[in-house]
Amino acid sequence: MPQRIRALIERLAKLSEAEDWAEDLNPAQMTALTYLDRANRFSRAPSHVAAYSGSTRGTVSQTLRALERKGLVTEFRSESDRRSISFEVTESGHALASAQKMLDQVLTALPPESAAALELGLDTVLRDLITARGGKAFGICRTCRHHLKLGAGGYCQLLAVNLQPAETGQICHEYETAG
Amino acid sequence: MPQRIRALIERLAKLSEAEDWAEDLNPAQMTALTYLDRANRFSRAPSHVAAYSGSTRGTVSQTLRALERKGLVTEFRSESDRRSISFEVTESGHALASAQKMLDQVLTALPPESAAALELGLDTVLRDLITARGGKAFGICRTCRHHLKLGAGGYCQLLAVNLQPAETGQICHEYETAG
DNA sequence: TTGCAATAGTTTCGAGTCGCTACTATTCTA
DNA sequence: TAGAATAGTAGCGACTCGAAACTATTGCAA
Repeated sequence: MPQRIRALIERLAKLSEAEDWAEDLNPAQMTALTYLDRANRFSRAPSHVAAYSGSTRGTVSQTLRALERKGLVTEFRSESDRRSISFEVTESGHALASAQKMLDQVLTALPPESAAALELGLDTVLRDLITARGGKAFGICRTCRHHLKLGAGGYCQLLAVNLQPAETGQICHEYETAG
Repeated sequence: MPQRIRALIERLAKLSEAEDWAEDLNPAQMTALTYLDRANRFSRAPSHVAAYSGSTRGTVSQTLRALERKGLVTEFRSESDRRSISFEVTESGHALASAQKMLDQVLTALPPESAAALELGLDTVLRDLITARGGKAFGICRTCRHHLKLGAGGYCQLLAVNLQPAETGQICHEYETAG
């Protein structure tokens, strides 16, 4: 049973990634782009992309350069730490990242409760797997243990910054489960 | 919501495939090996592996040669059609194919009803996606429209052959949904 | 303060993958 | 029986990925 589920996951992923080529992006580039599109401003450095995608800084460096060449992301060097770089997704990058794929259509056609169950199940499995391997989880800001609700927006106790409402729904590399 | 589910699937697959390297196999080789390990005797040709894994015959040819070099599969040329080749998984190949991965452990730890829901959901999504793309589904023999129950084993109306009990639980490349 | 370690990112290189095209061999078909 | 179709292989070229070495910057500790 678990092996069948694993086979299903791997096959689905492969089929889904096969579509990336249609956009002139390889799967690694598409993963980086969609990640950057959903990550908050503290989580858009090459090393964060590397940690998220389970790759290395060197490889990600090439991937991001390709995305920049194609005008999908823009590089911003930090003022405070001149070693670090943050990437912004451009308008055309955002359009590509949020383009609907065939898998999305199929998922949308699913009964809502099935889709919800699927998402919950997969999310649980992913977090368990990451915990077992000792990696970073990369969760949604507002569900993090360091998050405080503050009016419409929020406050991060770890980074000691105020958060815009929209930011609290983005991915953060510092995420830790509330439990 | 669908995009999040897709991201979960792709991330899980990548994490899972990262483990393949530990066995000295790349993901493509592992996919081919586990497929061959679960496929019935009519479904173990290079072209079947190619269709299953969404690759090409040429690429799969290389993959299978690598598996044979490592002693995980053995080649058998057909008597009836001298163009075709069928691959058998060796004992060590079977051991590798059925080795438990971390993802399997995590899945096993899941409440049974959650696991069942997950499998059902993923299976539905995969079949829908394959249908939308016009590919072959590759399902379990005994649930196929051409399958007839016959005593302990079965009978395939398409290939006109009797089936051993164990065979009816294997993957067939001729599979078609009963509905 | 100064020097060493740690961190962020890049570059280069080599092994390996993948798909495409062209090819052989065999079987089907009209 | 000739030509089309099918099964598989070979070789090439583009590309990917990760490892190791490198630069630049920052943190830390004596």
